[in-house]
Amino acid sequence: MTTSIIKTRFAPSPTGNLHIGGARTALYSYLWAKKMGGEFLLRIEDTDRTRYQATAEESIFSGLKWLGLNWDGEVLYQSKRTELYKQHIDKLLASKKAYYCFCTPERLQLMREIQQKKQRAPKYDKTCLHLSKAEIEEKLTNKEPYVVRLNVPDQGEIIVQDLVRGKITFQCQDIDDQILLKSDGFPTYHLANVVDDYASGITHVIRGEEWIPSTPKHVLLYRAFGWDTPQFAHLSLFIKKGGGKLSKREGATALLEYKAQGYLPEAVVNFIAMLGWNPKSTQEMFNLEQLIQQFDLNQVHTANPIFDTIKLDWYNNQYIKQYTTIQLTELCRPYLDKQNIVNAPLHTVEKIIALEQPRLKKLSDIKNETDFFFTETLNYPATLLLWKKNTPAQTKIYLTALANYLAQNNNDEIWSNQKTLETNIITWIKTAGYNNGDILWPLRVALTGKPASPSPFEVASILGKTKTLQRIYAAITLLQS
RNA sequence: GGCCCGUUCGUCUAAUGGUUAGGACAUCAGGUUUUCAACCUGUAAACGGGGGUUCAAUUCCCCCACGGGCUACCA
Repeated sequence: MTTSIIKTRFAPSPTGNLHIGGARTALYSYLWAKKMGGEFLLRIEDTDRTRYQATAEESIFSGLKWLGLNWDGEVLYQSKRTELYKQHIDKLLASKKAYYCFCTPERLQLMREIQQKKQRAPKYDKTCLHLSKAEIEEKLTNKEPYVVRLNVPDQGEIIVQDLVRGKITFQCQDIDDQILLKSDGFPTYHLANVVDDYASGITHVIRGEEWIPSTPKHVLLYRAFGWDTPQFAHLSLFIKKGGGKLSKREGATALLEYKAQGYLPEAVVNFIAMLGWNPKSTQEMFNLEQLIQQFDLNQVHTANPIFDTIKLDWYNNQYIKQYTTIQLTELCRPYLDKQNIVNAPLHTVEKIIALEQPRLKKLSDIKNETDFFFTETLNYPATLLLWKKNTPAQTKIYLTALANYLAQNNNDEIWSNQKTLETNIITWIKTAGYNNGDILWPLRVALTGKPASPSPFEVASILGKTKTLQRIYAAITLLQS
Protein backbone atom coordinates (compact mmCIF):
# COMPACT_ATOMS: atom_id res chain seq x y z
CA MET A 1 0.00 0.00 0.00
CA THR A 2 1.45 3.27 -1.07
CA THR A 3 -1.42 5.40 0.08
CA SER A 4 -1.27 6.95 3.48
CA ILE A 5 -4.86 8.11 3.62
CA ILE A 6 -6.83 7.08 6.68
CA LYS A 7 -9.49 4.53 5.87
CA THR A 8 -12.07 2.95 8.11
CA ARG A 9 -14.89 0.65 7.27
CA PHE A 10 -18.18 -0.56 8.59
CA ALA A 11 -18.53 -4.26 7.86
CA PRO A 12 -21.88 -5.56 8.98
CA SER A 13 -23.19 -9.02 8.35
CA PRO A 14 -26.60 -9.04 6.66
CA THR A 15 -28.19 -11.43 9.10
CA GLY A 16 -30.69 -9.02 10.62
CA ASN A 17 -31.77 -5.41 10.76
CA LEU A 18 -29.12 -2.83 11.47
CA HIS A 19 -28.82 -2.73 15.23
CA ILE A 20 -28.57 0.47 17.23
CA GLY A 21 -25.22 -0.74 18.57
CA GLY A 22 -24.01 -1.39 15.06
CA ALA A 23 -25.09 2.13 14.18
CA ARG A 24 -22.81 3.51 16.85
CA THR A 25 -19.90 1.43 15.60
CA ALA A 26 -20.56 2.81 12.13
CA LEU A 27 -20.81 6.33 13.51
CA TYR A 28 -17.48 6.15 15.32
CA SER A 29 -15.79 4.68 12.25
CA TYR A 30 -17.28 7.41 10.12
CA LEU A 31 -16.30 10.16 12.54
CA TRP A 32 -12.74 8.98 12.81
CA ALA A 33 -12.29 8.68 9.06
CA LYS A 34 -13.77 12.10 8.39
CA LYS A 35 -11.90 13.73 11.22
CA MET A 36 -8.65 12.45 9.72
CA GLY A 37 -9.65 13.54 6.25
CA GLY A 38 -9.96 9.93 5.22
CA GLU A 39 -12.53 7.58 3.79
CA PHE A 40 -15.28 5.54 5.31
CA LEU A 41 -16.05 2.34 3.42
CA LEU A 42 -18.91 -0.09 3.58
CA ARG A 43 -18.50 -3.80 3.20
CA ILE A 44 -21.18 -6.45 3.41
CA GLU A 45 -19.89 -9.55 5.14
CA ASP A 46 -22.15 -12.09 3.57
CA THR A 47 -20.00 -15.18 3.72
CA ASP A 48 -22.46 -17.05 5.88
CA ARG A 49 -24.96 -18.16 3.29
CA THR A 50 -27.19 -19.88 5.84
CA ARG A 51 -27.98 -16.77 7.84
CA TYR A 52 -28.24 -14.32 4.97
CA GLN A 53 -31.30 -12.06 4.85
CA ALA A 54 -31.93 -9.86 1.87
CA THR A 55 -33.93 -7.35 3.92
CA ALA A 56 -31.01 -6.87 6.26
CA GLU A 57 -28.97 -5.30 3.51
CA GLU A 58 -31.64 -2.73 2.80
CA SER A 59 -31.86 -1.82 6.46
CA ILE A 60 -28.11 -1.26 6.56
CA PHE A 61 -28.18 1.05 3.54
CA SER A 62 -31.20 3.06 4.53
CA GLY A 63 -30.16 3.15 8.17
CA LEU A 64 -26.76 4.62 7.41
CA LYS A 65 -28.24 7.08 4.95
CA TRP A 66 -30.85 8.13 7.47
CA LEU A 67 -28.14 8.98 9.98
CA GLY A 68 -26.17 10.80 7.30
CA LEU A 69 -23.28 8.37 7.41
CA ASN A 70 -22.54 8.32 3.73
CA TRP A 71 -19.89 5.85 2.73
CA ASP A 72 -17.22 6.42 0.15
CA GLY A 73 -16.96 4.34 -2.99
CA GLU A 74 -18.76 1.19 -3.94
CA VAL A 75 -20.18 -1.28 -1.46
CA LEU A 76 -18.02 -4.38 -1.26
CA TYR A 77 -19.68 -7.78 -1.14
CA GLN A 78 -17.59 -10.59 0.23
CA SER A 79 -19.70 -13.22 -1.45
CA LYS A 80 -18.44 -11.89 -4.79
CA ARG A 81 -14.81 -12.26 -3.85
CA THR A 82 -14.43 -15.95 -3.17
CA GLU A 83 -11.75 -16.27 -5.86
CA LEU A 84 -9.59 -13.74 -4.10
CA TYR A 85 -9.90 -15.58 -0.82
CA LYS A 86 -9.02 -18.90 -2.46
CA GLN A 87 -5.84 -17.39 -3.83
CA HIS A 88 -4.86 -16.26 -0.39
CA ILE A 89 -5.69 -19.61 1.12
CA ASP A 90 -3.33 -21.19 -1.40
CA LYS A 91 -0.58 -18.84 -0.33
CA LEU A 92 -1.05 -19.80 3.30
CA LEU A 93 -1.14 -23.46 2.43
CA ALA A 94 2.07 -23.12 0.45
CA SER A 95 3.85 -21.36 3.28
CA LYS A 96 2.52 -23.87 5.82
CA LYS A 97 0.78 -21.11 7.77
CA ALA A 98 -2.42 -23.00 7.20
CA TYR A 99 -3.31 -26.62 6.65
CA TYR A 100 -6.06 -28.89 5.40
CA CYS A 101 -8.31 -30.45 7.99
CA PHE A 102 -10.55 -33.39 7.18
CA CYS A 103 -11.91 -34.01 10.65
CA THR A 104 -15.61 -34.65 10.75
CA PRO A 105 -17.93 -32.45 12.78
CA GLU A 106 -18.68 -35.51 14.92
CA ARG A 107 -15.05 -36.02 15.84
CA LEU A 108 -14.64 -32.33 16.62
CA GLN A 109 -17.71 -32.41 18.77
CA LEU A 110 -16.43 -35.39 20.72
CA MET A 111 -13.02 -33.82 21.13
CA ARG A 112 -14.55 -30.69 22.58
CA GLU A 113 -16.69 -32.58 25.01
CA ILE A 114 -13.69 -34.42 26.37
CA GLN A 115 -11.74 -31.21 26.67
CA GLN A 116 -14.55 -29.54 28.50
CA LYS A 117 -14.90 -32.42 30.90
CA LYS A 118 -11.26 -31.91 31.75
CA GLN A 119 -12.12 -28.22 32.27
CA ARG A 120 -9.88 -27.25 29.39
CA ALA A 121 -10.66 -24.66 26.79
CA PRO A 122 -11.97 -26.37 23.63
CA LYS A 123 -9.28 -26.24 20.98
CA TYR A 124 -8.47 -28.18 17.86
CA ASP A 125 -5.79 -30.80 18.53
CA LYS A 126 -3.92 -30.30 15.25
CA THR A 127 -4.44 -33.91 14.19
CA CYS A 128 -4.61 -33.03 10.51
CA LEU A 129 -1.51 -30.87 10.72
CA HIS A 130 0.49 -34.11 10.80
CA LEU A 131 -1.07 -35.62 7.70
CA SER A 132 1.50 -36.58 5.09
CA LYS A 133 1.48 -35.02 1.66
CA ALA A 134 0.31 -38.32 0.17
CA GLU A 135 -2.52 -38.65 2.64
CA ILE A 136 -3.71 -35.16 1.86
CA GLU A 137 -3.55 -35.81 -1.88
CA GLU A 138 -5.51 -38.99 -1.49
CA LYS A 139 -8.25 -37.38 0.57
CA LEU A 140 -8.49 -34.50 -1.86
CA THR A 141 -8.82 -36.79 -4.88
CA ASN A 142 -11.42 -38.79 -2.97
CA LYS A 143 -13.32 -35.53 -2.60
CA GLU A 144 -13.42 -35.77 1.16
CA PRO A 145 -14.85 -32.58 2.61
CA TYR A 146 -12.23 -30.37 4.16
CA VAL A 147 -11.64 -27.05 5.78
CA VAL A 148 -8.47 -25.02 5.99
CA ARG A 149 -7.17 -24.05 9.38
CA LEU A 150 -4.75 -21.42 10.57
CA ASN A 151 -1.61 -22.98 12.01
CA VAL A 152 -1.21 -21.12 15.27
CA PRO A 153 2.21 -21.48 16.90
CA ASP A 154 2.29 -23.36 20.22
CA GLN A 155 4.52 -20.84 21.88
CA GLY A 156 4.79 -17.13 22.24
CA GLU A 157 2.40 -14.29 22.75
CA ILE A 158 0.56 -11.85 20.57
CA ILE A 159 0.37 -8.29 21.75
CA VAL A 160 -2.32 -6.05 20.33
CA GLN A 161 -1.98 -2.33 20.87
CA ASP A 162 -5.61 -1.26 20.97
CA LEU A 163 -6.33 2.42 20.37
CA VAL A 164 -8.97 2.64 23.07
CA ARG A 165 -7.83 -0.06 25.49
CA GLY A 166 -4.07 -0.04 25.28
CA LYS A 167 -2.05 -3.20 25.34
CA ILE A 168 -3.85 -6.54 25.22
CA THR A 169 -1.79 -9.69 25.54
CA PHE A 170 -2.73 -13.16 24.33
CA GLN A 171 -0.86 -16.44 24.75
CA CYS A 172 -0.55 -18.44 21.55
CA GLN A 173 -1.29 -21.63 23.42
CA ASP A 174 -4.79 -20.28 24.14
CA ILE A 175 -5.53 -19.56 20.49
CA ASP A 176 -7.44 -22.14 18.49
CA ASP A 177 -6.44 -23.15 14.97
CA GLN A 178 -9.17 -21.09 13.42
CA ILE A 179 -11.01 -22.38 10.38
CA LEU A 180 -10.27 -20.00 7.51
CA LEU A 181 -12.03 -21.76 4.67
CA LYS A 182 -15.27 -23.63 5.23
CA SER A 183 -16.13 -26.86 3.49
CA ASP A 184 -18.64 -24.97 1.36
CA GLY A 185 -15.75 -23.05 -0.16
CA PHE A 186 -16.59 -19.79 1.57
CA PRO A 187 -14.06 -18.17 3.84
CA THR A 188 -14.85 -17.49 7.45
CA TYR A 189 -15.03 -13.95 8.71
CA HIS A 190 -11.44 -14.04 9.87
CA LEU A 191 -9.83 -14.69 6.52
CA ALA A 192 -12.17 -12.57 4.43
CA ASN A 193 -11.95 -9.73 6.90
CA VAL A 194 -8.16 -9.59 6.86
CA VAL A 195 -7.87 -10.01 3.11
CA ASP A 196 -10.44 -7.32 2.42
CA ASP A 197 -9.16 -4.86 4.98
CA TYR A 198 -5.76 -5.16 3.44
CA ALA A 199 -7.03 -4.99 -0.11
CA SER A 200 -9.05 -1.87 0.69
CA GLY A 201 -6.18 -0.21 2.50
CA ILE A 202 -8.01 -0.01 5.81
CA THR A 203 -5.81 1.74 8.34
CA HIS A 204 -8.11 1.62 11.35
CA VAL A 205 -10.25 -1.35 12.24
CA ILE A 206 -12.98 0.01 14.49
CA ARG A 207 -15.38 -2.65 15.66
CA GLY A 208 -17.18 -4.03 18.70
CA GLU A 209 -15.38 -5.67 21.57
CA GLU A 210 -16.79 -9.06 20.65
CA TRP A 211 -13.86 -9.16 18.23
CA ILE A 212 -11.16 -8.80 20.83
CA PRO A 213 -10.64 -12.55 21.28
CA SER A 214 -10.16 -13.13 17.55
CA THR A 215 -7.84 -10.20 17.01
CA PRO A 216 -4.66 -12.25 17.68
CA LYS A 217 -5.77 -14.64 14.93
CA HIS A 218 -6.09 -11.69 12.60
CA VAL A 219 -2.66 -10.43 13.60
CA LEU A 220 -1.25 -13.85 12.82
CA LEU A 221 -2.86 -13.70 9.41
CA TYR A 222 -1.43 -10.30 8.61
CA ARG A 223 1.97 -11.63 9.57
CA ALA A 224 1.51 -14.78 7.53
CA PHE A 225 0.83 -12.67 4.47
CA GLY A 226 3.69 -10.35 5.30
CA TRP A 227 1.40 -7.35 5.70
CA ASP A 228 1.48 -4.56 8.24
CA THR A 229 -1.33 -4.80 10.74
CA PRO A 230 -3.82 -1.96 10.83
CA GLN A 231 -4.64 -0.11 14.02
CA PHE A 232 -7.35 -1.70 16.11
CA ALA A 233 -9.97 0.05 18.20
CA HIS A 234 -12.47 -2.12 20.03
CA LEU A 235 -15.64 -0.42 21.14
CA SER A 236 -17.79 -1.25 24.12
CA LEU A 237 -21.14 -2.93 23.67
CA PHE A 238 -24.52 -1.53 24.69
CA ILE A 239 -26.18 -3.54 27.41
CA LYS A 240 -29.74 -3.44 28.64
CA LYS A 241 -31.02 -2.10 31.92
CA GLY A 242 -30.28 -4.57 34.65
CA GLY A 243 -27.52 -6.10 32.58
CA GLY A 244 -27.34 -8.47 29.69
CA LYS A 245 -27.54 -8.21 25.96
CA LEU A 246 -29.77 -5.62 24.40
CA SER A 247 -32.94 -7.43 23.44
CA LYS A 248 -36.22 -6.52 21.86
CA ARG A 249 -37.95 -6.76 25.22
CA GLU A 250 -36.09 -3.76 26.47
CA GLY A 251 -37.30 -1.61 23.60
CA ALA A 252 -36.22 -1.01 20.08
CA THR A 253 -32.97 -2.57 18.96
CA ALA A 254 -33.33 -1.94 15.24
CA LEU A 255 -32.09 1.48 14.20
CA LEU A 256 -34.93 2.16 11.81
CA GLU A 257 -37.45 1.49 14.52
CA TYR A 258 -36.36 4.81 15.99
CA LYS A 259 -37.15 6.49 12.71
CA ALA A 260 -40.60 4.89 12.72
CA GLN A 261 -41.19 6.08 16.25
CA GLY A 262 -40.55 9.67 15.27
CA TYR A 263 -37.00 10.24 16.41
CA LEU A 264 -34.92 12.61 14.34
CA PRO A 265 -31.68 11.26 12.93
CA GLU A 266 -29.67 14.12 14.41
CA ALA A 267 -31.04 13.26 17.86
CA VAL A 268 -30.14 9.60 17.45
CA VAL A 269 -26.65 10.49 16.22
CA ASN A 270 -26.10 12.90 19.08
CA PHE A 271 -27.42 10.43 21.62
CA ILE A 272 -25.43 7.39 20.55
CA ALA A 273 -22.31 9.47 20.04
CA MET A 274 -22.39 10.36 23.73
CA LEU A 275 -22.77 6.74 24.76
CA GLY A 276 -19.15 5.83 25.09
CA TRP A 277 -17.50 9.05 24.09
CA ASN A 278 -17.25 12.38 25.78
CA PRO A 279 -15.92 15.70 24.51
CA LYS A 280 -14.34 16.53 27.89
CA SER A 281 -16.49 19.60 28.03
CA THR A 282 -20.04 20.27 29.16
CA GLN A 283 -21.33 20.63 25.62
CA GLU A 284 -24.30 18.34 25.03
CA MET A 285 -25.50 19.27 21.57
CA PHE A 286 -23.47 18.08 18.63
CA ASN A 287 -24.33 17.88 14.98
CA LEU A 288 -22.42 15.53 12.71
CA GLU A 289 -19.99 18.27 11.69
CA GLN A 290 -19.19 19.16 15.28
CA LEU A 291 -18.76 15.50 16.14
CA ILE A 292 -16.29 15.09 13.31
CA GLN A 293 -14.31 18.02 14.63
CA GLN A 294 -14.24 16.95 18.24
CA PHE A 295 -14.33 13.16 18.10
CA ASP A 296 -11.24 11.34 19.24
CA LEU A 297 -10.71 7.62 19.60
CA ASN A 298 -8.51 8.32 22.62
CA GLN A 299 -11.55 9.65 24.45
CA VAL A 300 -13.67 6.60 23.79
CA HIS A 301 -14.82 4.78 26.86
CA THR A 302 -14.26 1.11 27.48
CA ALA A 303 -17.07 0.30 29.91
CA ASN A 304 -20.32 -1.00 28.45
CA PRO A 305 -22.98 1.68 28.62
CA ILE A 306 -26.50 0.75 29.60
CA PHE A 307 -28.75 1.66 26.72
CA ASP A 308 -31.37 3.88 28.29
CA THR A 309 -33.34 6.03 25.87
CA ILE A 310 -34.69 8.58 28.37
CA LYS A 311 -32.13 11.11 27.33
CA LEU A 312 -32.87 10.40 23.69
CA ASP A 313 -36.33 11.90 24.27
CA TRP A 314 -34.72 15.05 25.58
CA TYR A 315 -32.38 15.26 22.62
CA ASN A 316 -35.30 14.73 20.26
CA ASN A 317 -37.25 17.56 21.85
CA GLN A 318 -34.19 19.82 21.64
CA TYR A 319 -33.85 19.19 17.93
CA ILE A 320 -37.59 19.46 17.31
CA LYS A 321 -37.50 22.92 18.82
CA GLN A 322 -34.72 23.97 16.47
CA TYR A 323 -36.83 23.51 13.36
CA THR A 324 -38.97 26.16 11.76
CA THR A 325 -42.68 25.51 11.87
CA ILE A 326 -42.77 24.83 8.15
CA GLN A 327 -39.98 22.27 8.41
CA LEU A 328 -41.54 20.61 11.41
CA THR A 329 -44.89 20.43 9.67
CA GLU A 330 -43.28 18.50 6.85
CA LEU A 331 -41.58 16.19 9.35
CA CYS A 332 -44.84 15.58 11.18
CA ARG A 333 -46.94 15.03 8.10
CA PRO A 334 -46.32 11.26 7.88
CA TYR A 335 -47.52 10.90 11.44
CA LEU A 336 -50.73 12.84 11.02
CA ASP A 337 -53.79 11.01 9.95
CA LYS A 338 -54.49 12.30 6.46
CA GLN A 339 -58.24 12.02 6.83
CA ASN A 340 -58.15 14.31 9.80
CA ILE A 341 -56.19 17.13 8.33
CA VAL A 342 -57.47 16.90 4.80
CA ASN A 343 -59.94 19.72 5.33
CA ALA A 344 -57.63 21.90 7.33
CA PRO A 345 -55.82 24.65 5.47
CA LEU A 346 -52.04 24.46 5.57
CA HIS A 347 -51.62 27.60 7.65
CA THR A 348 -53.92 26.10 10.26
CA VAL A 349 -51.93 22.90 10.39
CA GLU A 350 -48.77 24.92 10.80
CA LYS A 351 -50.30 26.85 13.68
CA ILE A 352 -51.19 23.60 15.35
CA ILE A 353 -47.70 22.21 14.86
CA ALA A 354 -46.20 25.37 16.29
CA LEU A 355 -48.37 24.88 19.34
CA GLU A 356 -47.04 21.41 19.94
CA GLN A 357 -43.46 22.13 19.09
CA PRO A 358 -42.14 22.74 22.61
CA ARG A 359 -43.97 19.76 24.07
CA LEU A 360 -43.27 17.20 21.39
CA LYS A 361 -40.91 14.41 22.38
CA LYS A 362 -41.45 12.24 19.35
CA LEU A 363 -42.91 13.16 15.98
CA SER A 364 -45.31 10.27 16.34
CA ASP A 365 -46.88 11.95 19.37
CA ILE A 366 -48.29 14.65 17.13
CA LYS A 367 -51.42 12.71 16.24
CA ASN A 368 -52.65 12.05 19.74
CA GLU A 369 -51.65 15.48 20.96
CA THR A 370 -53.59 17.34 18.30
CA ASP A 371 -56.50 15.05 17.48
CA PHE A 372 -59.03 17.36 19.15
CA PHE A 373 -58.46 19.96 16.48
CA PHE A 374 -59.63 17.61 13.79
CA THR A 375 -62.66 15.97 15.34
CA GLU A 376 -66.19 17.28 15.26
CA THR A 377 -67.30 16.00 18.65
CA LEU A 378 -65.19 15.59 21.74
CA ASN A 379 -65.64 12.80 24.22
CA TYR A 380 -64.92 13.62 27.81
CA PRO A 381 -66.68 13.28 31.16
CA ALA A 382 -68.64 16.30 32.40
CA THR A 383 -66.68 16.25 35.66
CA LEU A 384 -63.55 17.20 33.75
CA LEU A 385 -65.12 20.62 33.21
CA LEU A 386 -65.19 21.34 36.93
CA TRP A 387 -62.42 23.60 38.18
CA LYS A 388 -61.33 22.71 41.69
CA LYS A 389 -64.43 22.60 43.94
CA ASN A 390 -66.78 24.21 41.43
CA THR A 391 -70.17 22.57 40.94
CA PRO A 392 -71.73 21.76 37.57
CA ALA A 393 -74.31 24.50 38.14
CA GLN A 394 -71.64 27.13 38.77
CA THR A 395 -69.59 25.97 35.85
CA LYS A 396 -72.63 26.14 33.61
CA ILE A 397 -73.17 29.74 34.64
CA TYR A 398 -69.53 30.61 33.93
CA LEU A 399 -69.55 29.01 30.51
CA THR A 400 -72.87 30.55 29.58
CA ALA A 401 -71.65 34.00 30.53
CA LEU A 402 -68.50 33.45 28.53
CA ALA A 403 -70.45 32.19 25.54
CA ASN A 404 -72.70 35.23 25.64
CA TYR A 405 -69.69 37.50 25.69
CA LEU A 406 -67.93 35.71 22.85
CA ALA A 407 -71.07 35.45 20.76
CA GLN A 408 -71.61 39.20 20.59
CA ASN A 409 -71.64 40.29 17.02
CA ASN A 410 -69.89 43.54 17.66
CA ASN A 411 -66.69 42.06 19.05
CA ASP A 412 -65.40 40.04 16.14
CA GLU A 413 -62.16 42.00 16.21
CA ILE A 414 -61.09 40.25 19.38
CA TRP A 415 -60.55 37.14 17.27
CA SER A 416 -58.01 38.83 15.07
CA ASN A 417 -55.13 37.15 16.82
CA GLN A 418 -54.36 35.10 19.88
CA LYS A 419 -52.91 37.91 21.94
CA THR A 420 -55.93 40.15 21.42
CA LEU A 421 -58.23 37.29 22.25
CA GLU A 422 -56.36 36.60 25.46
CA THR A 423 -56.27 40.23 26.55
CA ASN A 424 -59.97 40.68 25.92
CA ILE A 425 -61.08 37.52 27.65
CA ILE A 426 -58.89 38.21 30.69
CA THR A 427 -60.26 41.74 30.88
CA TRP A 428 -63.80 40.47 30.57
CA ILE A 429 -63.19 37.91 33.38
CA LYS A 430 -61.95 40.68 35.67
CA THR A 431 -64.79 43.00 34.79
CA ALA A 432 -67.34 40.28 35.34
CA GLY A 433 -65.76 39.51 38.69
CA TYR A 434 -64.77 35.89 38.08
CA ASN A 435 -61.54 34.06 38.84
CA ASN A 436 -59.34 33.08 35.92
CA GLY A 437 -59.55 29.41 36.75
CA ASP A 438 -63.34 29.44 36.96
CA ILE A 439 -63.55 30.41 33.33
CA LEU A 440 -60.32 29.28 31.74
CA TRP A 441 -60.24 25.71 33.01
CA PRO A 442 -63.70 24.77 31.75
CA LEU A 443 -63.09 26.69 28.55
CA ARG A 444 -59.93 24.76 27.86
CA VAL A 445 -61.61 21.44 28.61
CA ALA A 446 -64.58 22.39 26.44
CA LEU A 447 -62.24 23.08 23.56
CA THR A 448 -59.89 20.11 23.94
CA GLY A 449 -61.63 17.49 26.03
CA LYS A 450 -58.28 16.80 27.65
CA PRO A 451 -56.98 17.13 31.20
CA ALA A 452 -53.76 18.55 29.78
CA SER A 453 -53.33 20.60 26.63
CA PRO A 454 -52.14 23.92 25.27
CA SER A 455 -53.82 27.02 26.62
CA PRO A 456 -57.43 27.86 25.77
CA PHE A 457 -56.37 31.05 23.99
CA GLU A 458 -54.04 29.17 21.70
CA VAL A 459 -56.68 26.59 20.94
CA ALA A 460 -59.60 29.02 20.57
CA SER A 461 -57.60 31.28 18.32
CA ILE A 462 -56.97 28.39 15.94
CA LEU A 463 -60.51 26.99 16.13
CA GLY A 464 -62.07 30.38 15.45
CA LYS A 465 -65.25 31.92 16.72
CA THR A 466 -67.76 29.47 15.32
CA LYS A 467 -66.13 26.26 16.45
CA THR A 468 -65.16 27.68 19.80
CA LEU A 469 -68.76 28.62 20.51
CA GLN A 470 -70.00 25.26 19.29
CA ARG A 471 -67.72 23.49 21.75
CA ILE A 472 -68.71 25.75 24.64
CA TYR A 473 -72.39 25.08 23.95
CA ALA A 474 -71.64 21.36 23.78
CA ALA A 475 -70.00 21.60 27.20
CA ILE A 476 -73.01 23.44 28.62
CA THR A 477 -75.27 20.71 27.29
CA LEU A 478 -73.02 18.09 28.81
CA LEU A 479 -73.28 19.79 32.20
CA GLN A 480 -77.05 19.61 32.11
CA SER A 481 -77.19 15.84 31.78
C1' G B 1 -14.60 -24.17 33.31
C1' G B 2 -10.71 -21.38 30.23
C1' C B 3 -9.10 -16.74 27.90
C1' C B 4 -9.92 -11.47 27.34
C1' C B 5 -12.23 -6.69 28.65
C1' G B 6 -14.46 -3.59 32.20
C1' U B 7 -16.33 -1.12 37.35
C1' U B 8 -17.50 7.34 39.59
C1' C B 9 -24.71 9.83 41.35
C1' G B 10 -30.78 5.85 38.95
C1' U B 11 -28.55 6.69 33.58
C1' C B 12 -24.61 8.96 30.25
C1' U B 13 -20.22 10.86 31.99
C1' A B 14 -15.94 14.79 33.87
C1' A B 15 -11.89 15.59 36.96
C1' U B 16 -7.98 14.73 40.53
C1' G B 17 -2.05 11.53 44.41
C1' G B 18 -4.48 16.48 48.82
C1' U B 19 -11.41 19.24 45.35
C1' U B 20 -17.42 21.11 48.91
C1' A B 21 -15.77 14.70 43.41
C1' G B 22 -18.19 18.72 38.31
C1' G B 23 -21.99 18.54 34.22
C1' A B 24 -26.28 16.52 31.49
C1' C B 25 -30.80 13.46 31.54
C1' A B 26 -34.25 11.49 34.89
C1' U B 27 -36.33 12.36 40.04
C1' C B 28 -38.07 15.68 43.77
C1' A B 29 -39.22 20.84 45.49
C1' G B 30 -40.14 25.88 44.23
C1' G B 31 -41.06 29.95 40.45
C1' U B 32 -44.10 31.12 36.13
C1' U B 33 -49.27 29.61 35.36
C1' U B 34 -56.22 27.97 34.10
C1' U B 35 -53.93 22.43 32.98
C1' C B 36 -49.75 20.14 30.40
C1' A B 37 -45.29 21.14 28.03
C1' A B 38 -41.43 24.61 27.58
C1' C B 39 -38.56 27.93 30.54
C1' C B 40 -35.95 29.62 35.34
C1' U B 41 -34.13 28.37 40.40
C1' G B 42 -33.00 24.88 43.90
C1' U B 43 -32.70 19.87 46.57
C1' A B 44 -31.23 14.97 46.78
C1' A B 45 -27.99 11.53 44.52
C1' A B 46 -21.67 8.26 43.10
C1' C B 47 -15.82 6.83 43.65
C1' G B 48 -18.01 -2.07 44.34
C1' G B 49 -15.06 -4.65 48.62
C1' G B 50 -10.28 -5.89 50.84
C1' G B 51 -5.16 -5.37 50.94
C1' G B 52 -0.82 -2.68 49.73
C1' U B 53 2.54 1.84 47.86
C1' U B 54 2.39 6.85 49.97
C1' C B 55 2.58 12.03 54.67
C1' A B 56 -1.95 11.45 51.66
C1' A B 57 -5.59 7.38 47.36
C1' U B 58 -11.53 7.69 44.05
C1' U B 59 -6.86 8.37 41.30
C1' C B 60 -0.93 3.83 41.21
C1' C B 61 -0.30 -1.84 42.22
C1' C B 62 -2.43 -6.70 43.79
C1' C B 63 -6.50 -9.84 45.20
C1' C B 64 -11.72 -10.57 45.41
C1' A B 65 -16.69 -9.57 43.98
C1' C B 66 -19.72 -8.14 40.22
C1' G B 67 -20.76 -7.02 35.01
C1' G B 68 -19.57 -7.92 29.77
C1' G B 69 -17.35 -10.56 25.58
C1' C B 70 -15.28 -14.95 23.31
C1' U B 71 -14.92 -20.10 23.71
C1' A B 72 -19.02 -22.64 15.96
C1' C B 73 -17.33 -25.18 9.14
C1' C B 74 -21.79 -17.30 12.88
C1' A B 75 -20.29 -12.85 12.15
